Amino acid sequence: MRMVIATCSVVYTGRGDTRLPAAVRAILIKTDGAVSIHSDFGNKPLNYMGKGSIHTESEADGTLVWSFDSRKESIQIHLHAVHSDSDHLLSEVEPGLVRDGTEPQLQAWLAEHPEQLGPGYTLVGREYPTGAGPVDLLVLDEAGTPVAVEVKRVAMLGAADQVSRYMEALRSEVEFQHVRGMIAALDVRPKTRLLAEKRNISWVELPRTWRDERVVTGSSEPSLGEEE
Amino acid sequence: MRMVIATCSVVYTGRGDTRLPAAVRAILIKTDGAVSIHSDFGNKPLNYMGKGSIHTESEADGTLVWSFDSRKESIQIHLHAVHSDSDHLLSEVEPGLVRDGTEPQLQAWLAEHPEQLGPGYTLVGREYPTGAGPVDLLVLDEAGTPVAVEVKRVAMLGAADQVSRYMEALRSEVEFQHVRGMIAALDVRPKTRLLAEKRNISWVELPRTWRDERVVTGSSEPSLGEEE
DNA sequence: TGGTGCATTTCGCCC
DNA sequence: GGGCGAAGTGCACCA
Repeated sequence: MRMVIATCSVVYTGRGDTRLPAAVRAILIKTDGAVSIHSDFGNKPLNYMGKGSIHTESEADGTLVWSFDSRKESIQIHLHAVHSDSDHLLSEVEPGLVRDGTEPQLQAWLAEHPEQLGPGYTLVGREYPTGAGPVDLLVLDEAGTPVAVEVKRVAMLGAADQVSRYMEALRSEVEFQHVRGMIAALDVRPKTRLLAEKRNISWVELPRTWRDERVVTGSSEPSLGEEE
Repeated sequence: MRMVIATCSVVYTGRGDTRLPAAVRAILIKTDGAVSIHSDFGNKPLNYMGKGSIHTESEADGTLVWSFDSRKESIQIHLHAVHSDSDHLLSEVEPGLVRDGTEPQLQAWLAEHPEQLGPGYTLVGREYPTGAGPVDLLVLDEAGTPVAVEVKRVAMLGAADQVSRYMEALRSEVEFQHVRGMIAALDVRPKTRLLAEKRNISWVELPRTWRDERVVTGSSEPSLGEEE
């Protein structure tokens, strides 16, 4: 990875257009062609370019200009003054981040414990296909009525919309004429609760301790399969 | 901004939980307390922490450990070996990125040119309040029927959902009993078109040249006010 | 390669 | 400070 500290101004054209007035910033150039320009504030780079960009060098008005171009985008960095330029050897193989507590894991846990959604609930399927894309979980309530469940860590308005969309698609099939909708999340936001209730979508907040419970319940059912 | 090149492993706890096996990476520490850990690939840091974190140093099993803690999150970086450690003075005042072609600008342009939505269309309001949040534009069609318009650069399924939500809220008011819905975007994705049509939401694709036309139209109407 | 949805999304705006 | 929505979102996954 190469890092250049420079007084620079930037012009970007692509999905949108941006320009960045001159200031001293850090430019990171990675081996895969990813480029990012950082100020001394915040996590997000001011300008950036995805991996696979092609680096060319030119000059305009006596100023060094670096261009990074990809299929549909292009960025030009005007280097008014270079204060530092260094190369650093990072690992060529990145082990990668291991996440825990993700939505897919929450979904898997619920698939094994559908009773968390309501007493007597049973699983029909995960990522169950509908005409509007796969719904996270399809379950049956205690009365045997199908319920389309959207799983989220934090449920906001869009979650209710997704449920509505899946219900809308499923209702055109005979066996799902009376499908209900449900949001299952660790955190269901207030406005989302209101919207859900107005649309007759039920919601449950799951215990924050679900990952601990996953272990506890797992130990009481010794023959469970491997988890994601 | 401080940059440390180090063989490090990381543990993060907060909104989720992650761990990162040991490898050589670049650690950026900014003056506002933002921290990010980069591999040599891609733009997104593997681990990160927002501004305002508090940095403390300790030791575990003879290894240097840096902790960065904020209100609800915490990250620990185990520095197995430090290969480089440098400080760089970046601009204390960042001029900031200037964007062009954003959604608010597109919205402003449409507000001045409602005929782009259809012949005879007139503007009622921008960010017009509904019980489900403000709708981008409220206009009247040539027959005087109100139309709730969601403006997007790229319209995907969520855009249709937003329109549905606003219509749902507006219809409970007498004067908007028969409000229609509309998506106005530079790019309306195929599945979004289908969903919109199924829900009786109309859609228009706006000319990619709208920013040029903004200039052209402006020159033919010399007394227009300042734009955003 | 394009479509769709998650993300420790980040960030900004408004309440 | 919390809620909500845009983003040049990035990114993985899947058709």
